[in-house]
Amino acid sequence: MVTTRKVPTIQDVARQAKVSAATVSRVLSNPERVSEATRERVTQAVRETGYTINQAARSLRLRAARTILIALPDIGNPFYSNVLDAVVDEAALRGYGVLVANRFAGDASRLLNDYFLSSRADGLLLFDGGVDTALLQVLAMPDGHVPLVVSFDEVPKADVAAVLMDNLEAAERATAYLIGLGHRKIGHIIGPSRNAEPNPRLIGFQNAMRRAKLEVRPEWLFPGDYSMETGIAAAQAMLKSSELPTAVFSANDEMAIGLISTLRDAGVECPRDISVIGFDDITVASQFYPRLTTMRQPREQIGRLVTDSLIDILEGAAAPGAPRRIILRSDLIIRESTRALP
Amino acid sequence: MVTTRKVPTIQDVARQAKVSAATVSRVLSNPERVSEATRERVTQAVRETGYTINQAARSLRLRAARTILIALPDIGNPFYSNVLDAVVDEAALRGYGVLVANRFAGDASRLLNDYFLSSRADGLLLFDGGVDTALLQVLAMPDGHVPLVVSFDEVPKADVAAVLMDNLEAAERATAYLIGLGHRKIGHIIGPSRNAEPNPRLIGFQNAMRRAKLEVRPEWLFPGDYSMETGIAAAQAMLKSSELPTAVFSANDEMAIGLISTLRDAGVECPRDISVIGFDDITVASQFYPRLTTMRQPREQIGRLVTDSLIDILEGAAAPGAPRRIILRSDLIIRESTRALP
DNA sequence: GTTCTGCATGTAATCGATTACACAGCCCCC
DNA sequence: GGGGGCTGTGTAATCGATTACATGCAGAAC
Repeated sequence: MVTTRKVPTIQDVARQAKVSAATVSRVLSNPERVSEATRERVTQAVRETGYTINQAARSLRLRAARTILIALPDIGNPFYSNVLDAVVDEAALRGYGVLVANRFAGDASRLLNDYFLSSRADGLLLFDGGVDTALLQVLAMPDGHVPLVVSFDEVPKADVAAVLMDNLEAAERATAYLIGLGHRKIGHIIGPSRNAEPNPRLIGFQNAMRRAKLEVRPEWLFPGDYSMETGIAAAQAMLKSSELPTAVFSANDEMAIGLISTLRDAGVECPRDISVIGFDDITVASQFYPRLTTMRQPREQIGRLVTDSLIDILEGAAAPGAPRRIILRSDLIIRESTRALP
Repeated sequence: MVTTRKVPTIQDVARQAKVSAATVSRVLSNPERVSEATRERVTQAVRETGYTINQAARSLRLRAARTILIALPDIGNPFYSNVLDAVVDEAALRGYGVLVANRFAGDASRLLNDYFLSSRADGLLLFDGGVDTALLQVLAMPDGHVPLVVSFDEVPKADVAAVLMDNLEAAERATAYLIGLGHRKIGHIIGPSRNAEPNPRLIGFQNAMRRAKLEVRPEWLFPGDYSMETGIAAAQAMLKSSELPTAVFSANDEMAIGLISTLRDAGVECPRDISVIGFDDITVASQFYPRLTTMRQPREQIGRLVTDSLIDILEGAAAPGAPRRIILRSDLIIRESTRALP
């Protein structure tokens, strides 16, 4: 085996600077409580020894790991991977590491055991995907208590800090945009319904249709799970229906892409024969053919906000009282996949 | 503040089972060294108290965090996010957590300080992106010694375990495929050149051209960094050149997508006017218009292999001797973005 | 009956950093 | 010149799990 050179400890630094370990610790965390001269000797000794703090020892003593856990339904999804990007970046700025859990599918008790009771992580960022409100309650409860910030499609009932999107209202605006273009026959690819909760993008779609006194035809409502595959499946089902809609609102961009490419194989061209609006504005949306009209979600902003909220809570900097809820606005990005009905 | 109920420690379990903490520890890690009866009392006590091991204490004592660090150039890139997905999954199966570092841009010494000298992570998965061979040497050296598995475009000179792709040979095959379709005027969008190292996909392209006695025209060689933006830039540069190539080999799919969509705006249709082959086979490649011909990289397999290799090294299960190198094969996936020259 | 062997369990040291408390030295004031 | 206050530093306990070593006890061997 390789002989690993011993990593220097705080004792080694103390010996080098001819002070006690306590003083070294103070220089590192409360420099103002140490005299100028000593402070300089210690700083010098730290440099000479190449000392780095041992996080395991620090965590044990302080009961804080300076690490957060992010639980995502699917890292492979470009929406989430962009959020993760921002989270990792923001956490690093504030001196925190990020552990990743993927496809945890509602097994909140395992997260609790593996990461929190075992004190590997101090707080949790929880994204959509299989955690129903009951489990959320467990996490937020005093005895399984985990500092927590969520970002969900639905507005969670449990009393937790959250960064949310204006999903319902954005879905209304997306649908209203199609209606404004003259479309009357409009379908919808539904996003996953995690909980018993109503799906806000579906509700928004229905609201806009109702307000315009348009019929929501059940055969033009397609189930989806945010994957391209379900967009493809929606296209196949659509082609079998008695009549095609002239426009479709897809609950995310990936399903819209699957839909458009599959319809094209059957000779149905977007936007010539059918207008499609997506949701998210993932990176490829602007380069797809046709360039996708979509509701943009500020992914990076979401990532930074959830991270800052969580770390504020961890460091006691969050305002006391009711947990903070932030609601962000989605923007309509008009490109080429939608057009006015002739 | 919320009154957090005290998390039970090994002492609490010991008290409950009327044994010493040492015995509880033995039941948990070496059950065969404890008598049947005691073992059962302890197991029962663990269940009753809801005990979970404190990883910070365990890490401190054992000098092992059961955590690995993955350093990626860009999580937002779908190629890497799919690899990350597999890594997180495989690591979880073997009881390891995964910390993420992103866009570390060659700052290997910061990784070393923040994660290894401070014993937050036991091993490192290092992917392409700015770590040049010199820094790699530092990490692999006995005194900065970090258990390490890399996955790079280039074959690293330093003596480290690696999971590599047949980039050079795959680039040759991609180019040869275009040549086989009758193309003579072929351009290339070059991937990022991290190091002083030669870029294997570029070399493969040049080799194939040379073998077919075709000229590599410098004005058809475009610099890129794997982002869609540089694909767009390549298209703009290409449109300014004196003559268009009839085919392009792009070092990845995202740049190919940027290229195709930008050329289309100028009336240059793929594959009618120009054939394009990509690299990676990211998820959207099969749904793009035109569906992308590409060299598929087994992203999930890469993720699982690097993770298993690293954990084998950490647990001393890796065969001694020279570090293991695995080379995986890319497959040509023929779709619609390439066609025979009329 | 004494000594030996081996198994099961307990005792106590250890990993490295933090911090309450103690104390030494200094200045100031009456 | 003695008490009070203040500053700077050291001592030692602590966080929770692991493990070398010690010990106690049962059964075997003589």
